[in-house]
Amino acid sequence: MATVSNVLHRTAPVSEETRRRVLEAIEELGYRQNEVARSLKRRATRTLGVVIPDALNPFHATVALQVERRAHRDGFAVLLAETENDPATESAQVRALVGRRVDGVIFPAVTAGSTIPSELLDRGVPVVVVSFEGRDPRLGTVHVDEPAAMEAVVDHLTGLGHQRIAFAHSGAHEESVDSRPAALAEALARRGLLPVPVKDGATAFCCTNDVIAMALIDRLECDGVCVPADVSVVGFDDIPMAAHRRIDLTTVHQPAEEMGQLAAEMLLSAIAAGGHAARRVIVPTQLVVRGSTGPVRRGG
Amino acid sequence: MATVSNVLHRTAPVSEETRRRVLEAIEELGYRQNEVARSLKRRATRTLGVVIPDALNPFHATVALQVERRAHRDGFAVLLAETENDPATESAQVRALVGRRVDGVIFPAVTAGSTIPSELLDRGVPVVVVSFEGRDPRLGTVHVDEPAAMEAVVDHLTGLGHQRIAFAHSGAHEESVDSRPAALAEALARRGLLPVPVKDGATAFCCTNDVIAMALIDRLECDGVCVPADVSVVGFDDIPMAAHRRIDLTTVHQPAEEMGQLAAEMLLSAIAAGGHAARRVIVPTQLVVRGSTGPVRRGG
DNA sequence: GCGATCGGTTGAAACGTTTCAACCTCCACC
DNA sequence: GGTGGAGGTTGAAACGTTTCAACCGATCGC
Repeated sequence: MATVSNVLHRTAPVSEETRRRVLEAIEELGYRQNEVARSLKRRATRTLGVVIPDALNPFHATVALQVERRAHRDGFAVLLAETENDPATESAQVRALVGRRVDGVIFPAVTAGSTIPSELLDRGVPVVVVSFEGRDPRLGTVHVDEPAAMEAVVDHLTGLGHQRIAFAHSGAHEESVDSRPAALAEALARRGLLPVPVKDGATAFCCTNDVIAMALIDRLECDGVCVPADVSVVGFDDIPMAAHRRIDLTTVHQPAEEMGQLAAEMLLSAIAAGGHAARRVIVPTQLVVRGSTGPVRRGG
Repeated sequence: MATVSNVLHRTAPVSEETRRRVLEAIEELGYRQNEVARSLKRRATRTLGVVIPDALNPFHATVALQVERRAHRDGFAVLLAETENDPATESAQVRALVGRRVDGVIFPAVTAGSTIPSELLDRGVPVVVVSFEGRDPRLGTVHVDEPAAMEAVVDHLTGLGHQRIAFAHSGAHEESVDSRPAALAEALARRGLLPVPVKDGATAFCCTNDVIAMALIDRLECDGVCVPADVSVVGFDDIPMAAHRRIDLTTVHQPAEEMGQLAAEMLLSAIAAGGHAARRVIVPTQLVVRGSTGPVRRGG
């Protein structure tokens, strides 16, 4: 019945009497709109895809969470797709999202060298990527100024006397984190320094993210190396655990909540406007100095 | 065209020649099946809902992750719904899932006293809940033996000489965690003990989960109370961080991965069979003794 | 008092699939 | 040589909405 569509969406005036009767019937029958029929007709699913490499990383989880909240407020649902940091899985997941006709997609991170976003963009699906800079101009991006962040990190470390600084990778191939070693190297170069290999007597480690940093601290201390007495460690993200007294990790704060919300907002307004989210937003980071960094050890 | 449906789903024989031509055309046009039309016709969406109170809790995140992986293997997608531990939001989210006609729903936890699952069950949607025991017989459940776990905890603590044991709640109203204080009280009662209020000179704390336990340790140590020298703390879940040397949390291990996979499997097979997932599975826990518990302090 | 407008209601087409029945051709069988 | 399938193809109905156009009666401006 056309009338019930009208009462549900206020798309045309309907008399008070009819409205009441319709609502009554709905209540009585336990009727629930069939969103899939609606989606088919409207050619819009009010669904966002979130393609996440690893939901266990609190930074990614936070972004996903915020996206979900923001989306929910606008009546959008969120389809969660895990890639396990594997390009083949990522590709399969994106294909599945296309098949399900999501209205937009957010990538909190992307496997290295991925061409996935343009595949979506070509199909007219707006895409926002978080925490790295995409190349496609149709891409919306929310990211931080990594060179500036690394500059601050190096500033802090050299101020403590460190000269032998290494970058600690994760094994995963996320494009986002892959730009960090380069940013570090540049910041070092500006002071005439070179990054040292991990196993080569570094006195300080820059890590790809906080999870890696904590794992590193754990491993170092298992080997009897003290942090920060023997070596300093700095993370990236500032996940809640980093502030714990026992961890007390010096790290680069990324405003994960804001980034997630912002990404969702960009995507939703692009969808509403029927175009791409071609905007680049850079959010500020802040170096949070805690107890995992300290002055370089004499003769270290 | 009916034929292309046949070539895509092998639902009827089709000649090699036609098959080739169809696949060629699909490739050429970049055709992607419209899953929403398919869902409408089939009256099945191949979509699972995961209703999660708080994606930042690693236990929940892990369960959700495993469900996603398992579901993906069977061509199912996962709709993520966050409840923020708020019954109203939970209810809204469930309504949204019903509207989207998910084929099944998993609750890694539920707000206290929720009647949501039966609302779904009445509509014929199979539901599996994780980590607590539901009352509705149509509900599938995957949970641990909390009384036994608490028994082990109390055993451990009393073995160390603790008599004044308190339970540390989270503020959240998850039904799952709400059964733990009772389980603790029972285990204590069996030894003629009563739980003591938190602020009343307890020498050991049982926490609702590891996140709370870590926060508690943090707060205690800010106040100059040493763990485990002054008080002992035990968690629940055994999230990865609990094993970190600097945290070193004694806790009850729940096999989160297995629980997530199991829940997904139960749900998927119920969907395939067209019925409810009316099975109850209890998975074993294990007390992992680490450094956050120690002998009670003389005169403590 | 007549056409235009407005509030309200309704039938029907369309969205992109699946599936059923119909059909067509060819072959084997008795 | 008709009968009965099997292999293969196709038209059309259905899934549950939205939306457009049509319609109907009443009010309004002139």
